[in-house]
Amino acid sequence: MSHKYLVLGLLAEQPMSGYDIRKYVEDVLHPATNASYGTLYPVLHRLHDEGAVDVREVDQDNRPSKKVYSLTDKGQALLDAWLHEPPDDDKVRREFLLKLYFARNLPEDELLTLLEQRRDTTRALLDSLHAERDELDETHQRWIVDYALSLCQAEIDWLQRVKETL
Amino acid sequence: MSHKYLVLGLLAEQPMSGYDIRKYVEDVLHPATNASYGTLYPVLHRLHDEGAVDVREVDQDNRPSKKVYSLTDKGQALLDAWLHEPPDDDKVRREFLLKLYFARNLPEDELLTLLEQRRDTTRALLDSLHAERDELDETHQRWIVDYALSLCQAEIDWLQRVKETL
DNA sequence: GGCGCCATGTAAACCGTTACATGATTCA
DNA sequence: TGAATCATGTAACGGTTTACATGGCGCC
Repeated sequence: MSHKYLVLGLLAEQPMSGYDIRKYVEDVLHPATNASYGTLYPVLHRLHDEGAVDVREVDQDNRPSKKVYSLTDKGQALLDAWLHEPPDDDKVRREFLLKLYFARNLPEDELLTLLEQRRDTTRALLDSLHAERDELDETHQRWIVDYALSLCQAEIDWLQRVKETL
Repeated sequence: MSHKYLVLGLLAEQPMSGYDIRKYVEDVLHPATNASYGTLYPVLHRLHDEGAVDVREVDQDNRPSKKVYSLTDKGQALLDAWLHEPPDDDKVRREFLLKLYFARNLPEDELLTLLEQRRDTTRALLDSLHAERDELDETHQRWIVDYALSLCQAEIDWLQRVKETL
């Protein structure tokens, strides 16, 4: 249950449904992590069994009813304990980097294409992050976007330098 | 078998044992991916069943004998096909970023400690990457280290900016 | 003597995505 | 009419780490 603290952390902010959590992760937390419904719903169920969250079923007009989860004291204590532990190392899987490394003996024009395609997709991501940033009003949400923005820019600069070594 | 192409790509360079592969990933490819023995050995076995690699048992003096794997034509073809496909998106899990986000309401001195600890570990990583880089003589190996170096530097700069918003 | 490296492997447990199943509403 | 969004969930499959099991050699 490795998305346990992701869920607990979000519920500490405000009560949410599984669907809401998924959207929030997609919209705001994507530079930090990713989590699909298939993970999120079971995590919520197990957290409920543990007594870390409460559920309340809420009917809505013209919409399916939703289950709104909120933190219990136990859940808050669990979150606080986690917050005071040193963070785990980042885990990454960068297929592009691996492919570039193994592609080194391909003809130069193919390598160039690989680099340019990466630059284009990274620029597109950079643009969408800029757009995202403009919509944010809270400092700590900016921290996250700014992190992603910095890494994107660093990668674009690096791609240019790699291209120059060809 | 998602480490299939990692193994195939390394064996295209030179024949290697499972142990060698693990070390190479740890030493050189760590910015791109990670793979433990528990994944690598089964992948080699399945690749052998598929006919993508050959094995040769090599006795050594004062050492356990090793199984040296090499690419077959089929394995090379598999690798070439993969190389011409567009790369998958990077997958990341950044616990620190998540923790920072959820820690935003902690007392300022605790937040500062979190940021400073991160800066210290990132600087340590930066230093070891610099040392690593000095030992490398091949351009494409430098690409990988330089990538990691750029991202580390970008993160350190970002950490400084975050600190200034407190 | 103990630690760490070389070297191979398995098993259990856990994690995680994808696809599937359902169904109402809104908007083009 | 068809697609997207809201909303919950399960099942199958596959991936991954961790711990365990084994054992010799070299170094401090």
